[in-house]
Amino acid sequence: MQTTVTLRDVARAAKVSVSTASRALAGGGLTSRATENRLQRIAAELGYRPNTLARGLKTRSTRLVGLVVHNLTNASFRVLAEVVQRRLRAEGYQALLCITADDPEQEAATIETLADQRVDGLIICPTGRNGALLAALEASGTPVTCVVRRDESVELETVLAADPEGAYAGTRHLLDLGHRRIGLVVGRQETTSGRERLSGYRRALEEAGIAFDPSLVHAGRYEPETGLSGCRQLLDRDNRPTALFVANHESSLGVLRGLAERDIAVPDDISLLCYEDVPGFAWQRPAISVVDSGANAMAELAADRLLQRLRPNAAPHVATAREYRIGARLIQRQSCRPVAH
Amino acid sequence: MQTTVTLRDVARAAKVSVSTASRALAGGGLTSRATENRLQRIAAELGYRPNTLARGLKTRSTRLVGLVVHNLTNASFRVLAEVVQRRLRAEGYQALLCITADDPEQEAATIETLADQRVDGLIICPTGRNGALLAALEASGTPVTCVVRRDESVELETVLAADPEGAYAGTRHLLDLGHRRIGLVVGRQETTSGRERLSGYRRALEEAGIAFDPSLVHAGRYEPETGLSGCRQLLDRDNRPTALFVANHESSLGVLRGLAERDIAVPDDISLLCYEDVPGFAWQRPAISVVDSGANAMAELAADRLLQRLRPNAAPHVATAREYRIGARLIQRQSCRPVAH
DNA sequence: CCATGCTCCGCAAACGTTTGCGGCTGCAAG
DNA sequence: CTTGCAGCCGCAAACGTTTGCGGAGCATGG
Repeated sequence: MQTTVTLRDVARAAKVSVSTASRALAGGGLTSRATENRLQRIAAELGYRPNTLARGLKTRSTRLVGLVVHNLTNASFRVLAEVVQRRLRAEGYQALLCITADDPEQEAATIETLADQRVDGLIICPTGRNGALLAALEASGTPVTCVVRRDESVELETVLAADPEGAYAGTRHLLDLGHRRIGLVVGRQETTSGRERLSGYRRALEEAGIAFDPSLVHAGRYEPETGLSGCRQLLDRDNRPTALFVANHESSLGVLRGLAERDIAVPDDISLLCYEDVPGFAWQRPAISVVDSGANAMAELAADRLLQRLRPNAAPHVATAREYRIGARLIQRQSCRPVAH
Repeated sequence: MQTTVTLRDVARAAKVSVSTASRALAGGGLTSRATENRLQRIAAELGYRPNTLARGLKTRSTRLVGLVVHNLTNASFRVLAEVVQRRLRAEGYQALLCITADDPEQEAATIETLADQRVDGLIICPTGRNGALLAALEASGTPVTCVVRRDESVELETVLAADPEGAYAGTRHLLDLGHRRIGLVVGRQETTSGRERLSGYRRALEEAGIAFDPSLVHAGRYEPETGLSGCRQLLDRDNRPTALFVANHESSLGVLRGLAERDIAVPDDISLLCYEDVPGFAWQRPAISVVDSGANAMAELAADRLLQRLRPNAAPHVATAREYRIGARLIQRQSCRPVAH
């Protein structure tokens, strides 16, 4: 354990007081140009590194922001973590990554810990069960922005995907190709995204004058197994769908396998449209058409919004507690084809 | 900005000194059972939360450890991040996630920042160009353990995959199936893993008495493009290989596509063996055989080792600067088949 | 020559904890 | 009744910064 060099040491070496040392290194022009340079040099020579803790204690600002997500496997969360981390760093902040596994208990513990850590801000994909904690944080002066999911129980700045529109655009695309029986495998209806994607699907059907057939939709957890079972169920109908819309990314692996095990070729025998633009879809043969929910843009915006509120001109946060939606985008590749009749 | 309640406040409310308040809440039996309970209660009532900064400043221990990886896309890094984060939290530590994009400059900046943050420890997948910084950190009393990659320029605790053995086991498997021309697409030879996997491949060939043919190996960056170009190159030989060993996970997408675009069926027309056990391989049709480099185990061990050194009974770290290897494992699925002759 | 103002710097207090040291109380032993 | 000994607790210093306030030096204008 070496003796770490402190501000005192450089002040002593330069024969000035600690305060001038501090001011010189801060460089706000509060000292003469000469001493400023001199201290910079001496500090460098001595290998001085400021103690973030002491600084934070005094200034009431660690430059830390909490980033809490459910996992890192889901593509949305992964890019969220990557871009938020990058954007924050560019502005001199550090990300404190926490993983909740979508478990409210862990989420609660995490939020408390982050609060103890005196993070300057929080970007969170909430479970929805800890609204009170988040509200308390925000009320205590720590901006929090929710992303990907909303916490319905409380008013917070939130950036979401435009799921209703995305799902609408996707099924609309299939309808335009002439499909009339479109199987949907989607997320659990307890989640906002699950509900919203289903509703987009229904709206498109309705608009096309097609009756909604509940037996054509399979809702389940965000897992490949869901896709497999959904795929089997949909293919075993007497009137098999001519297109599949997998509006739940994790399930795609499962339906792909389901199709393969029955030797049903895409797009010859059936059209396939997925959700989320992960690299695998583009590289696959045939390349899979997708509706891209804009994970990247969501992450960028979330970081933007939080950083905005972190800037000195502290805007009244209550007024900014609005909801942003990121537009979805249809990416056509080779997995959808006009229906043959 | 609410008035956050401090230890002073609870002390005042309880009519004791700040020191007893501190001791009571610490709960080491340094105060009477009665006051201990009383203070716990009062603290809870007031909603007291300790200030981690002040505590850290005094005790010289934030309970933070830095976790720096190249990205979150690569499966090894992803599971690394997930399990390290989990393990740390279980022991009361928080992970500070940093992403370097494999760029030495960013890595250097990151390490400095983490040092300023006074992290208690560091788990890093090094680029290899900042050994001095890492050594300095370790010398200053902050344990650092390297993982996935080694920094050759300095002696640090390191946990790695058993790449030579993994690659050996993989090509050995293909040899056992009767393959004699085995194409290899592998990582850049500037990286340890790239070199080690190639050497494992060569050793297996040598052992089987087969001459090493450089034109059968394609080394490139960790990207799908590498796989695609490698695949094309290998298939365009007059004497096309009967098996492909893709010892570089990212490239797999590319070779899969390369095979598909030439209508070469796996395993009927060619055998395929990949590296790293990502879910996609298991769900694919045919399911892809892989050699699993044990990312999970690596992450667990790295966390273990660091936590071990973080415990009070500070072992002399120099003595523990050893290298651990995680065994690789061959997982046979349906993508390899005996060669027909 | 004095008043005024500006630039640069030092003093000391604060931020919220932890912890060594010593003092008080009360009880048992001598 | 004195002494010794625990058991609890308070005092104050420390951790390494930042920052308001005031003082010294100097030049400028009248």
